[in-house]
Amino acid sequence: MKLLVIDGNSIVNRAFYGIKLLTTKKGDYTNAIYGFLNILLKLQDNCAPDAVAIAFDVHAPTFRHKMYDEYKAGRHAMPEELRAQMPVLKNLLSLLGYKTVECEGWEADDILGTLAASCRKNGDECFIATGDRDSLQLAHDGVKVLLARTKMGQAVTDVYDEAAIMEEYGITPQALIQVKALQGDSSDNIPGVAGVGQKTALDLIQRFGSLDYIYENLDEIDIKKGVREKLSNDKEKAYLSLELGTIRTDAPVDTALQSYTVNCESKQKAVSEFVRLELFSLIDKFNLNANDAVAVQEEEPAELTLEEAESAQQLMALFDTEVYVYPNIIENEITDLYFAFGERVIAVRSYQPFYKDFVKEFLQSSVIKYTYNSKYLHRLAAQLGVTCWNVQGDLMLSAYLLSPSDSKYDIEQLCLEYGVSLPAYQNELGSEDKCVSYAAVLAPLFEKTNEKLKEAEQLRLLFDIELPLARVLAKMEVEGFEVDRQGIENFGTKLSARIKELTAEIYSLVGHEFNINSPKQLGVVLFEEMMIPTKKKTKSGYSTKAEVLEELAPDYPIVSLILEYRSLSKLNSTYCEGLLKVIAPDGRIHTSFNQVETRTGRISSLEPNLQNIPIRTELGREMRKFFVAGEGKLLIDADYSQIELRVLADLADDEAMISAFNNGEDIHRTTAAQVFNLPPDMVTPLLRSRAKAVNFGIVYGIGAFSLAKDIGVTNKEAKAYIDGYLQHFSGVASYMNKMIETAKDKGYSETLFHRRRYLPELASSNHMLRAFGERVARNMPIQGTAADIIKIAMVRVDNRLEAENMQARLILQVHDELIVEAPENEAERALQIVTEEMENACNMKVKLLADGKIAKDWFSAH
DNA sequence: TGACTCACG
DNA sequence: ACGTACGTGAGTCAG
Repeated sequence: MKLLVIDGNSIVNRAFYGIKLLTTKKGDYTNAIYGFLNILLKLQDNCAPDAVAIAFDVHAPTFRHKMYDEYKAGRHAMPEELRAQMPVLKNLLSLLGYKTVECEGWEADDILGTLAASCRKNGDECFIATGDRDSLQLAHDGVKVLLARTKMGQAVTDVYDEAAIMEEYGITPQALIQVKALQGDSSDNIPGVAGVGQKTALDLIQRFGSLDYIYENLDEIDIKKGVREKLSNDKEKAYLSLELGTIRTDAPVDTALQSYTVNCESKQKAVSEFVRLELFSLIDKFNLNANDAVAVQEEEPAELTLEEAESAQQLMALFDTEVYVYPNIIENEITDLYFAFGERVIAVRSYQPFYKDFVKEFLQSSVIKYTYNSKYLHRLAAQLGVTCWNVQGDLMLSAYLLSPSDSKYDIEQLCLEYGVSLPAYQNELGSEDKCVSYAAVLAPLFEKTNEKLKEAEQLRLLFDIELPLARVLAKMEVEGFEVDRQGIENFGTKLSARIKELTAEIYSLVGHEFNINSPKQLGVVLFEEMMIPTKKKTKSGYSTKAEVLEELAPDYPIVSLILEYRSLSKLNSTYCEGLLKVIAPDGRIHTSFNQVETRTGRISSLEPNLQNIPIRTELGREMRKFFVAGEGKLLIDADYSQIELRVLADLADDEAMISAFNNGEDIHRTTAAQVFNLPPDMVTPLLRSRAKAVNFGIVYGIGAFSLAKDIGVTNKEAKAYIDGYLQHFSGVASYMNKMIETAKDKGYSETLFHRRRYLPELASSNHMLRAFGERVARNMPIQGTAADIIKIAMVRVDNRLEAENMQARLILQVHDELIVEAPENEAERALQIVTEEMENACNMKVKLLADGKIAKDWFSAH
């Protein structure tokens, strides 16, 4: 048999750019559809196949938005005019009886490769039609590549078999992969060897055949010194490129040729579609009869009501290229989806029998989704084992970026804020339903927020950071973190036993029972009954916090007991009991990440909070032994070294600090040397730790009083430290002043990526409030930029793991730390990916450093 | 529900 | 004269 395999994306691109924009009277674009179908007919004429398979990518247009395209001049993204035609074309192909092949996580390339390989195995003949030269590597006995290209403005098709490639390149088709591995390809993100271009790469492979041969004999072979050096420097990249550039032949697609025979069973519908698209000439060319159209034209699905909808397919027929969808979320799960089609809103509910089928199809479809709280759509997809594509708007994220200090972002509030009137809506069943109204106002709200985001230069923040991050967070939540339940239970039992002992001792010292957990009762016991001198008071009584008690501990044994009791009961109730309560049936803990909580741009973790698991005390740290990798897996833990100080050095453009970091100096030691005016090797541990506190203080918007309290020196000394610091790091000093001025001027401070925080406090007449505003103005750009950077790293790590088809998954972020869980055999690679993406997430004057470790549990990996 | 305390970066 | 470092979430008590 003879199979024609078409690289759908590549051919449709040629069609789109080769033909001027055609539209129907209604304004729908049709040029790519028209061009594609003409090319398809021509290909069939040329090679007379028995079967035709049309392969498409399913990843390219994800997370792109038309606003985003505008801002990036749409270089890589698919233009909106083409994107809109894709679903229409695919639908038409299926009406015409063609089978399209898409495979999540696999490129169209890989599908071509898989089908070609299968033909070779079975002795079938295969033609591959594409516009992409990379596919030439597939040419083989019985496999010919039909390469479409444009020559002097004319579309021509060159036929490549093995001999033709030999003639043109002087090497076999398979060796082309080796050339590309050396040469690289920036448009495919294949690094190659730096400094080696096509000429050198081709020459090397013509002479030596393969990377393996070249690297095994690197010292002996006859090449220029410079080339040898370049090859030696980038060996790893070359092999990675080889892997990335090799078209795979094991995509999980149907390889039975019978599946791809063309038979048009819905001629009427096909004709109607051609009529609708005003592509009349194609009706004849596909041997269809124009009269067939009449019968089905009446069948307009647009009036379908919910009661009539009985299947996923029927519902899917309602969708055009984009839709506004409001998910109703109850108890952390989507219960209903409300779709707004212009004036109409349709609710699809989780109890409807076809819900799952429909949701699966909808999420995976090319329909562009504008939504609210997209994380839940992604979670739903992850739970169903599919990917939710084409989410191009999340009103909650937009609203957060525009005003991160708000406590919530519900639709009613947004309507008030942006002057959109919320209609009283009735749903399909005639009852009142708030969500119907919410879905209906998504479109006007997006219009307002998009405009504002553009003004604030926050489009990149939205489309490159927050929107893709929502999907990453969803996957992390669904993935969860495995814990050792038995271990936690045992630890809790030990703690309880000791707590019981302590309780008894405390009661006997006091002489009666009382509630040690009550600060009020404890205050009375300590400071009235036992006459311990009080150091500090709170609004409602005596302060009993650890800081106060620690001062008293050396003189009063009972205070030490209280401190121990406190720390143990915190561990027991918050961590042992708290965590045991939230272990899911799969033995893992699934936290929720809140992406719209913090004023600085950090994410927070709740139910449970996995971002505050103990580490600072030896005993508390034990908790981390119970956070483990699953069976056969390992944890990869990587954390940024001093990210906030490095960000500060960069933002402040402080030469001394930048060079300290770039020379690999111990920053706290260097700071100490500067502040105390000593040579670095004279810095004692005490002085270093004081300098460390100064560094922290600087980031937080320091005051001498607090620094003095923190490190136990006099107010005067603390002030001298700060002055010394600012004198030596003069860039930081002037930056801090400038930050406050700019913030006062503009009313907000912002990060490197234009994340804003509005600071009305700066205009306050209250001294305290104003001082607070000034500290925040200094801190937010630092903390916020660091938050932006790790978010970028997360998105990229996730992308890399997907692109390399790995099983490794991000499972946790703790502000400057990422944790990945990976099968044992992937751990080293995952570590490399994580540290690489963390360090390269942002190009600054100061290098970013990430330290990573691999272990079975969190205690050992950190 | 707010205040207090304490776990993390 | 004022009060005293940035950002979070959770458990507990007591009104």
